[in-house]
This record gives sequence, structure tokens and C-alpha cells, in this order.
Amino acid sequence: MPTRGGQEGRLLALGRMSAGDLAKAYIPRDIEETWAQAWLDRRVFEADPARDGPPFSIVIPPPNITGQLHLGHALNNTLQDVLVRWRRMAGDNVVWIPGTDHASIATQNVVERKLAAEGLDRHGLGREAFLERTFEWKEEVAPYIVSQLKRLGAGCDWSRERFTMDEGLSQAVREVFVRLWEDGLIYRGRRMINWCCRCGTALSDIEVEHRETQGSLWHLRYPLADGSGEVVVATTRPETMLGDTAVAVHPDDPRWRALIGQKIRLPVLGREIPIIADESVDQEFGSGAVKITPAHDPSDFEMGSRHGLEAPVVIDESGRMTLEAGPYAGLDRVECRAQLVAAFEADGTLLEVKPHTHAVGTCYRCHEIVEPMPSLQWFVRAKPLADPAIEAVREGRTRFHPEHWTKTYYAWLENIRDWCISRQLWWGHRIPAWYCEACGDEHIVVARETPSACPRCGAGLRQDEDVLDTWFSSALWPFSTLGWPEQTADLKRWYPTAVLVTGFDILFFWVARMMMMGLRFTGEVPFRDVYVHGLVRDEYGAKMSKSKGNVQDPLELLAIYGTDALRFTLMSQSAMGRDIRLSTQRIEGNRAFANKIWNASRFVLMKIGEPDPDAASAVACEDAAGRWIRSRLSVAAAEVSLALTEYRFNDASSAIYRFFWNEYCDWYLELAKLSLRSEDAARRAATRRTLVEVLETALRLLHPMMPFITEELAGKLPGASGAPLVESAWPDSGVLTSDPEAEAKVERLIAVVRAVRNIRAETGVAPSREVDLLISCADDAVWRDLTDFQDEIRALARLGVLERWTAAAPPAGAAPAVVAGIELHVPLVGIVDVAATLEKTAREIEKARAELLKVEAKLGREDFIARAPEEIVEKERERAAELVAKLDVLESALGRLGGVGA
RNA sequence: AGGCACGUAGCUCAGUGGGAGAGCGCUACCUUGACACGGUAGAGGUCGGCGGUUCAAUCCCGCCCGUGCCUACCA
Repeated sequence: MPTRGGQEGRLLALGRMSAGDLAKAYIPRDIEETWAQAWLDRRVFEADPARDGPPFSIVIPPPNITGQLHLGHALNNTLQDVLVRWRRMAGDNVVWIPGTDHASIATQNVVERKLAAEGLDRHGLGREAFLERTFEWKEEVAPYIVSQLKRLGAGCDWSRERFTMDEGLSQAVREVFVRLWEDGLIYRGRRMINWCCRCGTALSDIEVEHRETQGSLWHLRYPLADGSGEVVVATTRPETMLGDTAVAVHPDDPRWRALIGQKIRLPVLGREIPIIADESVDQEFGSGAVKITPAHDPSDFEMGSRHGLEAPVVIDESGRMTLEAGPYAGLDRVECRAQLVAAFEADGTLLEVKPHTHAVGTCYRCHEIVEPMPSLQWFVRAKPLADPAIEAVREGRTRFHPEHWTKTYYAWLENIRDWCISRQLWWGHRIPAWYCEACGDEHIVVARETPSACPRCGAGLRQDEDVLDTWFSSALWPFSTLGWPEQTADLKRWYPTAVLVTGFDILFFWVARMMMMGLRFTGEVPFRDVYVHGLVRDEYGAKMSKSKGNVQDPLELLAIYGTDALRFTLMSQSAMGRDIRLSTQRIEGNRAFANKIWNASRFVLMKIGEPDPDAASAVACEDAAGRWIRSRLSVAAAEVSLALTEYRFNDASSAIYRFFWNEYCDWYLELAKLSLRSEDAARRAATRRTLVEVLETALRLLHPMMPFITEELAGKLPGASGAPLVESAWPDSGVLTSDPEAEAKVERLIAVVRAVRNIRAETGVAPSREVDLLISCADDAVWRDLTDFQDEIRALARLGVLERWTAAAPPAGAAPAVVAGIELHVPLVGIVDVAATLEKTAREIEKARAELLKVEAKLGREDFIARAPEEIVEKERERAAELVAKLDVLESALGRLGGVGA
């Protein structure tokens, strides 16, 4: 095991060997690598379908092989790892399947850039060689991604690692394609698609991002063919006018009704085009007349097909004007617009230009403006797949967390359009369709096995050049990774998967499509739960992006603060439905938490040198403090378990944080220090036992969130079995018991100590100075409980005398406090200026009076008494009585203070 | 245009139909044999605004303002 040598000679000299192992501060890098490797060596993450326990499976959202991981991946995989480690400890048969995604456009872009740097391009290289280069890239990058995940602590089953283009997954893709084709759910056709001129490929609708852009609205005069007048049309894209084949108006529009059926002479080209009537024209917009360019606008395309219009293509796939553009042929679309506008300005065709904001479609990968155009592509008929996907969520077979994402999910699926799946790229799954060289393109052969000849005429076949949308294969991920289409043991055991953890940005791209494909091909949902987390933003709430330069490298943060601190921070910020603003201050805070855990453990290890007497007497000697901390632990364990069950990661982390720091460290360790000084050996032994057991259990509760430090520390505790914590059992609430009686006692102790400390601090008693405490309480049992703790109260509040005060009046010259119905008096005459005490007491009275006023006002309202539930009314009455009693004590003490001061 | 989130302490964020919370920061004090990546105590909020429901609203409802995101064929 990794250890720290160094300046611990002092401790070693005292014979505390175990504590001597620990450095004074936690240094993460000393242990992280060692444990990451140790887990792998023990193969603890390697799953076996034959193992017992309820199945719990997760498939990783496969990172793209485009480069390194970012903080979004760190968040995503931390949450999965927390779930996986937790469920494994809880006894489930767990598998977490890792892998990477080939990401066709993105990866092809990366490799093409690399080629360009070498002065090469893919066309010069040829398809074969290009693919070879890209596979080389993949072989280089995928292991690097895996290594980053391992550094994060991700407990994936690396023996099951997959790649979307490996043999098995490629076979699944082909199987799905062929079946969909056979079922008539895949077709090839000429449709309006989105074309990225830079990437040189078709895109699906959701790969187009709509950006609000400040543009212009050009109003153009279109003369009537007979010269009797003109029609004004407005356009955001003047260059498309070269492809206009009609002007449309609303049939009811009084301004234009008379012109329907007449002809327009199109400027520049002189073509005569009709004025047509169509219901879809918005009379309110512009002049109410709209130019129709069927080949370059989706809605115009539809209108064109309704009216049987020609659709001349004037912009080609590279963004240049075609021969159809007449004098403008060969120009780039941007240049063409500039020249056209200039010409229209000159000849008066341009009536006016108005600023106009509209949503311009851009490519989600390269952000180039997307060109709508009709094109021969492959499509998936989406509706028959979407309907069962909607149904499954409606019936609760898959649930979203937070639940509100279901609405977004429905909204998209209910209005889904056919999915363009062909991409004019080389990197990806090639479409398993062949065309007969003799029969022509109309004869399409779609097959699982590559056919050698045309089954109809025996002539040669040519495979479709295109590849499939990456998301087509991603959609199969939950079952393809488990071995589908084979009915493997993995598939039977772990499908459907338990939960998908992902970001909302790929809800449509990925989640919805996995639902569609999963249901279609397995008959079951791909996952029971979907946990949708937020985006990791910078501390000012901005999206992290390379162009903004605010990207933080998780590996760097890991190195500075430690993996556990980063993980814990990401987790504690993961409240349902919120983005995460990551600030280094916050990570620092959790590094401090790790250090706290380290030092608490260091303390415990220092104190357990003494040999233990028999366990039985130690159990019998458990004191109230020990019972209290065990009880608090049981509460914390229950909270953590429940929170994880409900994907409330932030609540799980804060429950254990609070317990460890504010209860175990702040109070139990301090109490234990005292009982360890006891004369009673059995009591000392009981305390040591509790210190260790509670610490060990807390480390187990923490392990899914902070795997490294907990593993390291647990291994140093006595009684460690030699098996790592990752293989230990989740603290079962059945074993831990709550103890309300002990809780009440210790809470009273804490309240008394705090009250005295408050008086000391506020009246300015020097920290080293002892004060006396007089306690007035009517209840003998309460007094007995307090005297049981008298040594503790004395030590923690720095007291001299601690006595019961039985006189009717409060002692003169003492600062009063009332907590939990107990009167406390700290005589301060001769210790501090009476004025300070007077002032503090007056402030307390002020506060109590204000509160009493509120409560009395409430109790004074008849409606409240009559209509509020009885227990609420009763509670308010008790509160009022308490406040009255408290005020009584404070005021009377104040009076006696005044006397002293005079 | 529609939809969905969000607006709580200086900052980042939890939270609940009945007495406002955390972390960080801030103030004062403390090198107490686990920890200064620490300890003790404290200051700080009309819970975005206006209405409504209710005995009671930071929480439920409506409207408004502000912020972010998503969807959409208004040229």
C-alpha cells in the first residue's frame, strides 16, 4: 500500500506505528494511481452474468474519439461511478460497460485537419488509405480516453469495452438497417434536406442549430409580365431569387386576390413565373406576397410540390451558384448576394432594406450556414418508431429524473419527422445497399452479407458510397454492447439497463433514438431510468468552450485538488435540473473535506495503540456519546441511501459531509478525547471501538463518492480483512440502530456547551480563562444526565465550577442563557466588564421579545385558533410559553446585573 | 412565436404550506498533542415585483420584469 514516509519520526518514536504511516496532510497523488491499479489487478469491476444479486447495468455514454475528455465527461462518469460502486456494495450484480464512439463527422474533420497539416487531403489519399489513417487515430485516442476515465476512478468493466465500429457493433448496425428496410421503415428518396457545404454532407434536422442572427429583409419589386404593375416581395436571402418559380399570396388577401393567375417577369433571368394562391402565406408579413424558391427553402419546397412548380437548383453542394443562375453562375453564394443587391440597388428593383433578426440554420459541428436543398438520401420513417417510445414513457416503463424532461421528450417525438440517416462521409458504417450496374439505381439490394452479384440479373454491384449517421449506431448502444443480435448471457442478464446517465443536450440525438430502437428490436425499453444532469459551466455561468478560452482540463484540476475532491464537488453540485457552475473555490472546500477525513483517521489511528480487552465488556461500556454517534451514523446512512435511490446526488453528499465533519469530527472526536483519558480501561476500549467502527462505516458510505481516500484509509484500520473497501458491503440500515435517548442527551450537552461558548465570546472572556456555570433546572433526570457529562461540559466549555443552582432568583452578576428549557448562569463579575454582559443580555431580550410578539400575534387571531390544525396551534402555544419563561429568566438576570454594575 | 427551466445571505447554490439553510468569502478571537486544507463565536436575507387562494405563502395559482435553454417552414 502506498504510504508516506518523511517527518513522522516523532510519532514513530512514540510507538504509534499505524499513525506514523500518515502524513500530516492528505496528498492525493501518492495513492490515487496505486489504488486505480490495485482495483484493476483484483478485477473487481469485471462482471459475471452468473453472479448472484439483482442485475444493475449501465452503459456509458461513449465519448467521441475526437480528443480528450472535458468536465462534462468528468461529471457524467463520476455520477455513473457513484451509482455503480454503491450498487455493487449493496449486493447487486453490477456491470458498467465502457466504450467509445466513432463520431463520423467530428472525427473525419479532425483527421482531415491533420492531413491538411501534412499537405494532404482525403481525396488524394483515397477512401481505403483514409480509413486506415482514421483507424490509426482511433487506436491512438481511445486508449488515452480510457486512461483518463481510469484516473477519474471510473469502475468500468474494461474487459467489455466496445467501439461503435467494432465488428460486433457493426453487425448490429447492419442487422438493424436490413430489418428496418425489410419492414419498410427505411427508404431512399429525394427530399428536402439540410446540407453543410463545408462538411460536404447531408445533416438531420436536429443537427442544424438555429441561431438568432441580425440580418436584413430585402424588399424587391417584381414586375408583372404584362407591365401593368408590380408585386413587392420580401426576402432574407436575395440570391435565391434566381431560383424563384412563383410568387405566392393568400387567396383571401384583398390586395392581391385579383392578380392570382397572372405572371411575373423575374428580374435578371427574365423568366415568367406565376402568381399563385396558398393558404400558408401570412398576410401580416411584409407585403403579403412571398417569392417561392422550391429548391432552396423547405416551406417553398412543400408549396412547390403542392402546386407542381419547377425547382431549379441555383446553389450547388459547394455553395456556388449553378448554371441556372445565369450571369451569376460560378460565384460563391455570399459573393452572389453582394453583387445581386448592388445590381438591384442600381436598377431600382430594390425597394428598401430593413434590419431583420431571424434564426439562421448552422451546422452543429462546424457552424457553417446550412443550405436547405432537395437531395437523394436515405431516411428512417420515424413515426412508427416514435409512437411506442412515447407509450413506454407514458406507462412509466422508463422514467426521467428530473421528471420535467418527459415533456420535452414527448414534444419532440410527437412532432417527429423522418430521419435522414445517410452522410456523404467516409468514416462510419457504410450503408449496406448495392446498386446493380445493369438494372440501374432503381434496383436496390439491401443485405446482411455483402452480395457478390445482382440477384436478379447476375451483373456486378456497386455499394452505396455513403455512411450512416453516427447516431444510428449510438441508438443501438444499450443492446449492441451486450451482444445483440446474439442472445448472449450478458443481454439476458443485464438488458434492460438500470439507468442512463446523460446530459440534456443529447436527449433527442441519443436518448429518444435509443428508446425507439430498443423497443423496436428487443421489445423492451433500453433503460428503466434516465438521469439527466446539467451542463458544467464556468464559475460565471458561461458555457465552457475552446473559443472562449474558459475550458478547464479535468486532469489539471485532478492533479491540483485530488480526484476525490473534484468528484465530490461535481456530485455535491448535481442538484436535479440544474447546471453546475464550477469554481475552484468550491473544489478547494472539498479538498479541505478530504483533508479533514484524513486527519480524523490519523487521530483515530494514533489512539488505538492500546490493546483491547474483550469485546463484550467494551460493548457493555458504551457511553452515551458512543451511542449518540452510532445513532447519528444510522441516520446519515439512511439519508445517503435514500438520496442515491432518488438520484439526489447533492443530498447524498451533504448528508455524509455534515455527519462526518459536524458530528463525528466536531463533537464525537472531542468527546472521545476525554473518555480516552478515563481511568476505566473498559470505557477506553469501548471508545476506541466506536471511533474505529464509526469511522470505518462512514468511509464505506463515502466510498462511492470519494473512492481513493476512503480505500486508502480503510486499509489502515485495524480489523481490515485485506479486501479493499470497493468490495465491502454497503452499510445496511438494519445493522445500524438509532438511539433517541442518547441523541437527546448529547444534543442537550451540545446546546449547553454552545450557550456557554456564546456567552464567553460575546462578553469577551479570554479563551484560556475558566468560568463557572450554574445550572438551574427543575427536572432531576435532566440534571442527572448533565452531571453524567460534567467532565465533558467542563472541558468543552472551559469551566471551573459546575453546580446546580436552586435559589429562586438568578445569581447576581451572571450572564444568563436559556436552552432546551434549562437555565444557565455564568457569573462574570470580576472577569469581564459588567457592561458587556448587560449589553449581550439586552440583545438576547430584544430578540426573544420580537419573536414573542410574532407568536402572540398569531395566537391572537381567531381564525388561526379555529382553522389551523390543533398540533400547530399547540406548538405555537408551547413556543409562546417557552419564550415567556426565557424572557422571565433573562429580564430578572438583567435586573440583578444592573445592581452589580452600580 | 410557443415551450421549459431559473431568479433565496457578498459569491455559488440547497430547501420547505406553519419558527430562513450550506459551502466559500467576511469580522473577532484562538498555534488547545488529528487537522491553520484547522478551531470557537459572530455579522449578513422585505426568499425578483404585483395580485390571488389559504387561518397561514419564500413554497400553491395568475400576471409582470429579468436570465438561460429548447422547439418552430413566417419569407
